[in-house]
Amino acid sequence: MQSSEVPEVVVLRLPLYIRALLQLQREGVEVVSSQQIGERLHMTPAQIRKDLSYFGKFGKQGRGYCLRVLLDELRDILGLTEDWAACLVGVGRLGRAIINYTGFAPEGFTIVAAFDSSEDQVGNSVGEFTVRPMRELADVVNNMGVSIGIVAVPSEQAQTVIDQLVDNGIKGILNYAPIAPYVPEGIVVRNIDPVLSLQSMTFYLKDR
Amino acid sequence: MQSSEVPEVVVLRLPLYIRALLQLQREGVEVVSSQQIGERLHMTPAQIRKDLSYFGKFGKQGRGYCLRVLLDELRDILGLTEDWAACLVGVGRLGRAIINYTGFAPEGFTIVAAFDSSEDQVGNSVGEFTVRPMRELADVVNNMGVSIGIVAVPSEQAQTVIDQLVDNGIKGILNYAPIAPYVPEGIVVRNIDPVLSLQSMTFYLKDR
DNA sequence: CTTCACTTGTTACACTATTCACAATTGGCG
DNA sequence: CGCCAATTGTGAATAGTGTAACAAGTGAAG
Repeated sequence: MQSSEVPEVVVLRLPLYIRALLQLQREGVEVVSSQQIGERLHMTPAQIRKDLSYFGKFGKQGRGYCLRVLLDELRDILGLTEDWAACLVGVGRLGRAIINYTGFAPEGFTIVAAFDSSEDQVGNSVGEFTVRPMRELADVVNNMGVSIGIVAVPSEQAQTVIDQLVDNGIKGILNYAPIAPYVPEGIVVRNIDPVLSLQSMTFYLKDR
Repeated sequence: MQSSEVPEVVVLRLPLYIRALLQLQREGVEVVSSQQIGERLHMTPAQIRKDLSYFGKFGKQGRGYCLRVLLDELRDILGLTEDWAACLVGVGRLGRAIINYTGFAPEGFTIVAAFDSSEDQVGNSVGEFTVRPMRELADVVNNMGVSIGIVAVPSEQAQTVIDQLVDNGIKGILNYAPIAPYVPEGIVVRNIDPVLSLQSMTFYLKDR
């Protein structure tokens, strides 16, 4: 179960499997086949079985997987049995929308503090938070067990903010700024960039 | 220059190249090498040259690429010389945040109408828009040249909304709902799903 | 005019990812 | 109990992606 041996594409798909299983669970399904999961996600059953095989044997031949067991296993593999604390940097329009987003908490991701690098914002109230100055980052990381930083600052400041987060012990970054961030080995970055998505989409839309 | 022969991964990277070029342009660079672009994006120069070679020869040996020319070529390849009209479906919290997001317009993506499937929302004002009922979709698609639909409805309604969009002639979908949408051949989907990103991130954060 | 440092476009290769195909089981049914 | 349809886990085959390496060409300097 060594991270380094599991291809990243596989890890990226595991949350999808969890989603599909939750959906099936709500429908009352208790035993599920790779075929059924594949239908939900528009993937081949073979890929699902292959992916799961990196982590162990969870199914029964001729029968499929016990939904509950597989769900628990996947959650455990991904570390989703524990709760994760995140801090937000940047309380502009985007940052505020992220704070008010209700999709994180039910999945075990909680924003516990909001920062901004502009002194103008520091001290202001945003949602239930009082905006803190960047210099309090170390405090928050150490005392509130924060391991994820959510970056919602303008692109010019994004790399600097990311450097600060990393220097203060943040291990994972969810970056909403439209840049290609540099991070040292061992730090995980995920970029959320709808413009990039649209720009690659139009390639397929033009000329018709 | 046939779409079908260019790998999708390559298309997905082209917008990154545009980003890097714009950045370099702002710094006054006029001639650029694959090396330089690679440094900005943390990619190998070979990959960039290989990607570009799917579309033609844009550089000069010994010298590099004329930034202006390469930028124009890339924009042309991706269809970013024209403006794109999009409609939003779902004016809840997330939908409102998307309407107020200022990052789309400068890149040539304009939201021209807002819909909601709930009658409660229809007629309300959101930003500069009056929320329309879904039955007006066809009108808007045909009369306003809309080819992109942005989906920001609860996950239970997302597939239905996507089906409606497709039935009414929408060719590309930017989906913010946490589902794996089904679309017929020829329709392009891009999913924006921060929770999925976080859930795959924690695999690398746990156990340390 | 020659040399040299540089950089492209491309071919060959190495690596990664997906799909196929099948032996091994499973559990239900007659 | 024995058969059958279903389904897993996996090794082998195929397909796809990324990297390395180099011939060919460029322009600047002397």
